[in-house]
Amino acid sequence: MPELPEVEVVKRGLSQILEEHPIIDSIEFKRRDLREALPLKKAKLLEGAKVLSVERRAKYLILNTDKARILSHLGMTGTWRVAPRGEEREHDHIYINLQGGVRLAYRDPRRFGYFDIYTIEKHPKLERLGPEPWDEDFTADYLYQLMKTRTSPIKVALMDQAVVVGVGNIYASEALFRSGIRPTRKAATIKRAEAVLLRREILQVLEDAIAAGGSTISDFAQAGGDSGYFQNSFFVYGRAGLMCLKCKQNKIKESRLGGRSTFWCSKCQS
DNA sequence: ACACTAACCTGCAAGC
DNA sequence: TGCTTGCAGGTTAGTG
Repeated sequence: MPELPEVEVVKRGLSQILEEHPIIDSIEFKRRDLREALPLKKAKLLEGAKVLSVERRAKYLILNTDKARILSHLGMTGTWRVAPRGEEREHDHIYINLQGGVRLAYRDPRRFGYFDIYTIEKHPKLERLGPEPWDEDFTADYLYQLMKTRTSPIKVALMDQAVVVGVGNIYASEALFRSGIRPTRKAATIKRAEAVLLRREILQVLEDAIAAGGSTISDFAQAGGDSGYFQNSFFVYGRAGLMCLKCKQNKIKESRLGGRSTFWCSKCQS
């Protein structure tokens, strides 16, 4: 579910709630671990803490409080929702009980998500991330030079969070379609002009998706419970065998790259 | 150093 | 109908 746009949408939802209810009463863990152990002992640090801001870095959410920070990653099926105190659903693993009778509930059926509480400036998980798509460092030339060093398919390279953060399996296919670049191309064959186009289309597709509230395939929901609707704007993702919406002459192809389903139009992308 | 695969988990859909 | 298989938005340890 959650690539950069979905995480950004959740961030904005949480931010709004936490402005109204900034004080954490308590944190409850319903189990000991997701993919990794949950910080059971550190929860006490946050009792009575005031949430100062909510940030997104790559696909991670960061809640800054006056006592410690929270780092949250949604994995494949993670969601944060605003719920009344006392409401429990299957696969709820974490509750952040806020003063004022509401709680933030973290639900994650597959438990690929991550949650930690920390007091150092920068969490180790954030160390090896590339630039945000809108960073001034993420230039076409940076992308071009970096791609020249890669032997993997361009789509696999785009999904490498050390190259640029936030692009996952859906938006990699969509950005390459919009750029007219075949996902199977070796990254090193990308021309400078293509890098210019690709950088622009990455930003554009992410912006479009954020504006649409993200993409809801099955699990994703915004913090307030609404679905995103960018899935209605996919050109290629999940459209294998269907007619290309651009050229209207060719069926969308599907193959596997780096173990992930990949979609493209062999007429519109070369 | 880089590139690729398997593994982590649950749920659902397709195929037999 | 019921069982088996494969696949799903991500990340990372292990292997070559």
